[in-house]
Amino acid sequence: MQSYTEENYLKIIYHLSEISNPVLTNAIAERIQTKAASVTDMIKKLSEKELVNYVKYQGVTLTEKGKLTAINIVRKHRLWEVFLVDKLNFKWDEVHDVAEELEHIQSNLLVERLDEFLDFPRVDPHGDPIPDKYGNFAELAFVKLSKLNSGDKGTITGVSEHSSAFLKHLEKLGLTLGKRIEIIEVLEFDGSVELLAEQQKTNISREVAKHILITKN
Amino acid sequence: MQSYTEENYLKIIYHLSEISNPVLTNAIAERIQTKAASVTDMIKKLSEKELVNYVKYQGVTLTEKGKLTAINIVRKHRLWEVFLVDKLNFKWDEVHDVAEELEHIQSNLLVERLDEFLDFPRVDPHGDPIPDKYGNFAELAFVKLSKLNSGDKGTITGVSEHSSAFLKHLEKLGLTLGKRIEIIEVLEFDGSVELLAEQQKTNISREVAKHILITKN
DNA sequence: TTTATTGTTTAGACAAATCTAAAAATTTAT
DNA sequence: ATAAATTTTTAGATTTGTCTAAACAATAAA
Repeated sequence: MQSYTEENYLKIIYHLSEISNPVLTNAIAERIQTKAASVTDMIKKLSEKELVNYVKYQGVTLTEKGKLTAINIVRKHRLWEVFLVDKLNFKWDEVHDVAEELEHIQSNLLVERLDEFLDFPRVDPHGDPIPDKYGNFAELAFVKLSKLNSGDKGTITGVSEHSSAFLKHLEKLGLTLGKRIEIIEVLEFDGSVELLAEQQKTNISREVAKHILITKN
Repeated sequence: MQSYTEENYLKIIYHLSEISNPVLTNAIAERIQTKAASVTDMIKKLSEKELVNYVKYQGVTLTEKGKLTAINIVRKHRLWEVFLVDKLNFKWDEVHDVAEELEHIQSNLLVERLDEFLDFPRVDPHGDPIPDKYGNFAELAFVKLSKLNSGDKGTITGVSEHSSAFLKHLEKLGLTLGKRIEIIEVLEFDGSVELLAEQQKTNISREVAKHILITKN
């Protein structure tokens, strides 16, 4: 059993692993809002518990055990987000902080019953996939535009944000359902995306890219 | 804002206050599964925060501020219990430990939306009343079974003891929520109660009777 | 009304998670 | 390749909540 804090470290390391592996101390420190020295301390502890592999000055990677633990927390986080939006009428941008707390509740029965109650959702309100209880992610027909790299091509098949302000913005950019797009470049410094839609070059912010769902083809 | 631990102390002090006021150090120590010295430490801290009034060797009482905080935790605990039973099909003796964790989630929006989602329940699955967001309890018309006399009739509307051992015992006796009962006799020498529940004659100890709540009708 | 018993508090220590400041390793630039 | 800049780690201190052992207060018994 891990402490609340240990769980948070594992979750952050899991998310950062998708960007760069191994994960560097400073990257964790920044994300978890703490000092590098504190991160080093915690990494040592997680390493002793065999939840991460740690090489001094190189960074950390999750062990199989650590990865399963992290995925389980992600699962709980996303299920609770679905609950908050679908059942309690939260907006998608109001759920994060509360889910951040709820993800640490310890009860397998609770998680499985919640999953059932929500009718086994495959994605959370932001379009992120929800792993099953064994830690497996279902293959999804779509991926967030923000996950694509230069050269990738696809079709807009959905959005994960339904405010009329956002939809009007997309319409103005010509990024509507069914449109084919191609990524030109993902800008390093702000994560904004340069793309081609109907011979038209457009730049969209990372925030916008996060809420456009693409079917690669 | 109080820590998880401080919240637990306030809640326990609130519950113990209903039995004896002021609440003694040892009583808290026993309930919270810790040592008297630790309780003294925490009481001092709560006293500095003006959540309790503390007189050395005499015990503690909650201040108005402390009482409101405690009642809010009780409110959340009981609302979550309703959620677990009504929506996730937990049994009434499975909910306590999970609710014990959920009661510490910090979000007023969450609590109010949950209350609404559950259709503003007045009592939890054990029959305990749920205070409103201002800390007020609705008047409920129940009395301890141990206060009844022969010939009295009523309906089981709650319990005031939530250990799963006790709840299982009641289930075995067929004395579950909603059952109608009639007192046959209260035995002089040990205070045990002979009663009729669904044509079935049963004898329960005074201790058990003390923890069953009855609506006379 | 001393003595014994029980209950409570103090003193000092410990583990978890954090911090600051300084040292060490690594990377980048000259 | 050596110096400079950056990143990471160590060392030592701090805070929160806990503990044990000893001292102190209150209550009950002789």
